[in-house]
Amino acid sequence: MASLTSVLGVLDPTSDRAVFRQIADALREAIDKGRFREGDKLPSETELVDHFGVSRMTVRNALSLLQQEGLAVSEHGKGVFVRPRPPVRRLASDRFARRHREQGKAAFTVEAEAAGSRPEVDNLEVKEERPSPDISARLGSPRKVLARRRRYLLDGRPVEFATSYLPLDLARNTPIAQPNPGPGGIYARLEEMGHRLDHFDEEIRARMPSPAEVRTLQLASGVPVIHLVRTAYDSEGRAVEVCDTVMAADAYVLAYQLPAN
Amino acid sequence: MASLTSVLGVLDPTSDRAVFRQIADALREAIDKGRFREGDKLPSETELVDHFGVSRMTVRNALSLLQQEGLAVSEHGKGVFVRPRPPVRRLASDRFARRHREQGKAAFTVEAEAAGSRPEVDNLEVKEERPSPDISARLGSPRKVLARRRRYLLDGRPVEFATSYLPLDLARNTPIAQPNPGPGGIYARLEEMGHRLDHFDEEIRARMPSPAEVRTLQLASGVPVIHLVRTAYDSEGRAVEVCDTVMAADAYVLAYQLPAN
DNA sequence: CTTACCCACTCGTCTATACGAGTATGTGTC
DNA sequence: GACACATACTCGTATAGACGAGTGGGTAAG
Repeated sequence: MASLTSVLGVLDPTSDRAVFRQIADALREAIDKGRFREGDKLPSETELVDHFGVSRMTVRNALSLLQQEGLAVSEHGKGVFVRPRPPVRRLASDRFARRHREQGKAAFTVEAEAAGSRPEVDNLEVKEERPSPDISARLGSPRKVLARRRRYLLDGRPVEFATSYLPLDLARNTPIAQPNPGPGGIYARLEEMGHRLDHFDEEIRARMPSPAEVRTLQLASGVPVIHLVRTAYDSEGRAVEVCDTVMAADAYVLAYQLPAN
Repeated sequence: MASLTSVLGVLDPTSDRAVFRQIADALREAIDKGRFREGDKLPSETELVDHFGVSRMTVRNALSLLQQEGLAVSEHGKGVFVRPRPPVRRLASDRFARRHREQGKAAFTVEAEAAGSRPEVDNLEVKEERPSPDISARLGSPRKVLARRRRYLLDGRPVEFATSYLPLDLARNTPIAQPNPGPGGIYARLEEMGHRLDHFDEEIRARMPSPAEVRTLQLASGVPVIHLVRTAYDSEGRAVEVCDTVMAADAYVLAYQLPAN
């Protein structure tokens, strides 16, 4: 193995840049240049302490920076590693096209298997609730809603969890209120019930996860979430469903097509 | 002012949860409950040290957690504050409709003024470059491209910076190569030049910013960026422009409309 | 050969201390 | 009143040390 000096260089004592930032810079540059690759173990804290001649807290400060940037992850007892970039799931803009719905299988499953991953859905929960003000407003202020929660995993890794809300008067005592709503999902059922779907509105935000979201999605530090709220409208202009989705940002790329006129 | 105990509670020494996490939990809960509001100053490190009876590093560790979550920002010499949530700019899915282009003013300016903000564009740079492999592939592998860079600010705050790439054979010696391409922007010029725009593809990712992006967008810690890559196609199916945009995630919500069929 | 244990190495948590640098406020001088 | 300055507060950076807890490998016992 090459000496640490050749990989990381040395500190510049004349610089007014904080020492821990210089160390972070050195590591970041080494990663960028491919001297450490995805999944590689970075030098241990002790090695960095010895190499740079600083205290351990200073080294930890530097490593913490890299983790906040999403460049590294630490594993207790093992080391600090260059964060591997997992395969991303691409959500195409035609993903709710009727033709996909009509073939009957759950979109998530079909697509995951096509990509060679093992899909899984868990944490299923279906219950009646009083809607939050935001959800209520989007659905036209129903008194109660049916909430369907679930979490999606690829190869055992949680990537997204979502809650669908439907006005209760529309969903009660229908297959939609069942844990498994049947082939094509709730959109297929809605259409069968006479609510021909017209279009979807989607709102996208990105932010850092709450502690609960970190747990549910098993997020490494330095990984944001994409928060997507989709509203489905039927051909009469009624909002028939709101789907609130939180996705691990490192697992997704969203694709949309916009008309030019 | 109420005693700190009534606002933050006390530590549970029997808990196996790390002390700094308990402190972070207490502060987070107080913020959630509105005991501290946006822009409010949190208790100083010294006050927290005295209140919880721990060392300063432990308190700083807790505050650092809140900053990583995007809940708080520290200001040197002043204190740590609940992060104010700035007004968000909403990007509607019809933002590239021809009718908007035809009225002649820059979309960013019109929209910002309508929202009561002071818009600004700076860091203008127009130059010819060799495209990166990614950009090159999207544009059909031109040897060189025209790159137009600019940064957008609202009320003096940077919110986004973007680079447009156009095949050089298409843009050279046209108004598009001028710093100010004229009313309606480069899309209006492209249409005048016979490239009737057909549609746009957008790809969206979210991630933590690089150090350079933190500087350019003056991002607080705990604020991710939204990375949007838009490709514009003319009616002959040719990719005529790629726009690479990095946005401060706390300043944006993106809206899209999807057809149901 | 397998199992159990020990040990070395990793990162996690916490203490105590020191000095520096940015900010705000008061105070005294002019 | 205006200004310079001292001061006390804030967070930023860094040191040195201690113990805990998770991991993995080697060694000794069975």
